[in-house]
Amino acid sequence: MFEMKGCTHGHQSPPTTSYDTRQRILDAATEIFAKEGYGKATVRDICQRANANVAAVNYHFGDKEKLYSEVLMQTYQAMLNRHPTSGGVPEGASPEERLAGFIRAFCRRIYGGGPESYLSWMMAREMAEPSPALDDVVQKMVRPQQQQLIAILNALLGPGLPEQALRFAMGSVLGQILFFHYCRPVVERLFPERKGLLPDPDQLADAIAAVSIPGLKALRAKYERAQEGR
Amino acid sequence: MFEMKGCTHGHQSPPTTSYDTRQRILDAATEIFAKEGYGKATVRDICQRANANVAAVNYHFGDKEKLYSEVLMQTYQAMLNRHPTSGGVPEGASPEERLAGFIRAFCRRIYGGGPESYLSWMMAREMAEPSPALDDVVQKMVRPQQQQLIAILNALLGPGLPEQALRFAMGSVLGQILFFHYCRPVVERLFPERKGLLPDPDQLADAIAAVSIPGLKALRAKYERAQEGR
Amino acid sequence: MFEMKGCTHGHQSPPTTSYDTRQRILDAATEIFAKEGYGKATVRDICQRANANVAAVNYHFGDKEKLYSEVLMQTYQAMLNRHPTSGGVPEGASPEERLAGFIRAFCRRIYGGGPESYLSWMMAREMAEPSPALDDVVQKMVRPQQQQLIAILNALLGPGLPEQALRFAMGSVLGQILFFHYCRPVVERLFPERKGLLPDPDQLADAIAAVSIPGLKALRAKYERAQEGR
Amino acid sequence: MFEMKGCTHGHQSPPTTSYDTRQRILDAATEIFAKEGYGKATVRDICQRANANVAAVNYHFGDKEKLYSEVLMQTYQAMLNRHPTSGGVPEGASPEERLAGFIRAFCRRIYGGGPESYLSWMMAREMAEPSPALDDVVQKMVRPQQQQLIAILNALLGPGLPEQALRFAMGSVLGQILFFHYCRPVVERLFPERKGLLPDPDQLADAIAAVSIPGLKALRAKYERAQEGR
DNA sequence: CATGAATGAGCCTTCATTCAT
DNA sequence: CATGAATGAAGGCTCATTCAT
Repeated sequence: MFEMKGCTHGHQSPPTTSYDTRQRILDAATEIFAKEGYGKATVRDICQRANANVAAVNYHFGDKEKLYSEVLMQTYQAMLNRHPTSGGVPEGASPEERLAGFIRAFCRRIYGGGPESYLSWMMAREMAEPSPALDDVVQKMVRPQQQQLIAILNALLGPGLPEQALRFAMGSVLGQILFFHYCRPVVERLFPERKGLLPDPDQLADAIAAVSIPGLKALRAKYERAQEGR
Repeated sequence: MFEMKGCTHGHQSPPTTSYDTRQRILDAATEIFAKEGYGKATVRDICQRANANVAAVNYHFGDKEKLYSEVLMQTYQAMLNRHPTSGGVPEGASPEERLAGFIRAFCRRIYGGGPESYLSWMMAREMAEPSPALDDVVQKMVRPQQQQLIAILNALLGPGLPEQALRFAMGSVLGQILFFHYCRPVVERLFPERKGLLPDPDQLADAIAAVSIPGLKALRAKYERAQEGR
Repeated sequence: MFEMKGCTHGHQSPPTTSYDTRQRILDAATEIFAKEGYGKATVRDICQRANANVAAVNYHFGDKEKLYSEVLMQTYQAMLNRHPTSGGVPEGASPEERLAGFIRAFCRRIYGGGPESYLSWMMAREMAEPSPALDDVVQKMVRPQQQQLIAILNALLGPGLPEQALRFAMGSVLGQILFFHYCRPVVERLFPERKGLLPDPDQLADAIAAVSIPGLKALRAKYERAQEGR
Repeated sequence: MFEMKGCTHGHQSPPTTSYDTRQRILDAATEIFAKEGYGKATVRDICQRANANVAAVNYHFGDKEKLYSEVLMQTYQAMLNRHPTSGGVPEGASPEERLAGFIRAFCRRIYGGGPESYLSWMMAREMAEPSPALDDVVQKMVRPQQQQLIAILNALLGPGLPEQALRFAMGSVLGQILFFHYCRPVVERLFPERKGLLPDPDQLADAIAAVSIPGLKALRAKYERAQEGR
């Protein structure tokens, strides 16, 4: 699925030959954790699908929980490798272009299909019931992207914005991107004719950019007026 | 907590004295389902907190799942009673005002604290792992609100918009509203200094309206240009 | 086997009708814990022998360990009820008679056969690997007997003896009593022709008394000489 | 720790370089078996402490049980080498002196601290739960000492004593010696202020000799009176 | 009507041991 | 020769549910 070099993440890290079983378990676990969630997933199912013994999880990862942590971290890492945050837009481009690129990259991760969907589901479950693994994921994986978004928004809106406004702006962009993913169960029930269909990532990204760029500028103007008015 | 008349949902409604026990179980279950999630919540814990027998859940509701359904429906109903969708804006007001009212009402439901937070948590879990109860909730509770939002958006943006654009617009508004709730675990870890703090509902609503009204108009303009260009 | 009234010892104490199963488990557990030891005994075996479900232990006692504690305490209590420490010697009797009575009662407990042997085995295992239950057993069950022995020894040897000498005297009596029980595995292998035979309790008691009464008086004399000599 | 030549007990003795590993395992096993007991000790822990592979126990000793047997035999042998039974008293000395020497040697073994304590703990566990290794230990190690004690007692008490009386006499001496070791868990709980303290070996030995020598003579007198009376 | 008791399926984990390299 | 990987059998425990009273 993706490279494993140097990704032993705790435990005693069996070095070489066990590569097979260990990786098979990791792959099976990714599927099952994504589909069933941490609580409902059983190590028995995982090992069965991986053609491994029940005790193999314990041997290679020490624990169901440690296995889950490794699955989550690796899956996130693999996704980042595939979809750089920039969205292919050069660093010197205008803030508007960079924001559009960020949005497009994010939408493609989530709505582009492919094995990244496993990650999306796992993260959605983390939102409902955070696991100990989330701390690491946020600090190592999410924070860099968030800082990049903040940088873009600063460039777009100017430096004078209060922190709260910046947080709101960040939430505005991310909320629009994530909605159709996190609320899919509701959306599917509201539009049963589109059940199983995901929004087209690029069209969605365009729409979000079209809303956000003028919308956020309007937000900035509102804050400026508020400050003057004081 | 709220009315029970005629809400027995199928199972045989124990008539008189057990009213107490039944309601106590319902209240306890609301708390525990919201806090632990359906899977991790145990009927023992619920019954213990309700000062009821272990078998009481099965006796009164037939099933852990049926109990959950009833909890979810009732909690949702209670929330709707408290927070009408209109947000207090009269029907004859301008589309802009009505949208702002809708957003404000929604934000207050979610970020206003109080017992509605139970519902918010349960719905968040439903997104990660939909239960059979979700079908009913969406059809009976969510759909009317969605239709109201669609009506407002139609009034705001004009009737010519393609369905897809309307869906994106709807998602834009709702995504911005929901982000800080559904992604709270990440947000709390990104801004640990604000841990436990919710965004102020009215300030957030103002910001979202400030972004959405001009932003969505820009989105409409974009679609119009696209249609002309064809 | 013995009364249970008011002996619920923690946990939620199922009150009345479950008397059957609960007691069956207790009896089965006594046998198996005595025969196999706490570690090797399995709740599955216990429940099977008690014709009860595997979960019954958890339901009635909460835990394998709590079950063990209760078994140990009850068995000890039952033994004390059967064999009062005095050995039938009236309180006003001479110290020599009272010591002989104490020794005889103790020997009968241990070497008299009958269901008390379960306790003896369990206590022997506690010596090799004390369980959390031992604290209670010692404080509530053993200490009163020890104090009675100390009182007898004080009466026999006079009050002037240093504490250390008193402890040695106590150990002398008890060690002689317990030897053939605690070292049975070795004794049986040294005298295979007597395998399975226990020493006759009364003969052993007479011998111990015959050694101890003059022996301890000699010990006192030695301590007196030592103190004078200083 | 001590010699190994010719002590391989059946299993194929790995010849040269593995000597280190084998001995390291033996040492580690001694500690862990003494501390945890046979049942709770795990080969993983033993191998880890010995810096050896998990499979090393099976490779070098064939079995967890065979490893234990070897540990027990070697530890016992090492103890005997350090503490000859005579206690330093010449063979020609009086029976009283020889008995006192025997008692003193035994007490020093048990209460003298040092690595012999490992053996003491293992033997105590053997009493509670004899292992197959005990047969050999008794025949090869314990019996010679017992015979020496019997010889001393015969010399002290005269040859006319019935076997039963001799056994009681033997038990009297050994029981007094062993009590504070085998019942340490109870003694520690009865005298918590002395927790962790062992009786001084020489003082204890003096006290036991002071009790036993006159006491056993009194026992002989009693038996003589009984025989005359018949 | 409501309860305490009982059930059995199933979960994660641990352990001694064996296998293939 | 020695090792890391893999095995399968249990073991304790939890849980939703059902059954007699």
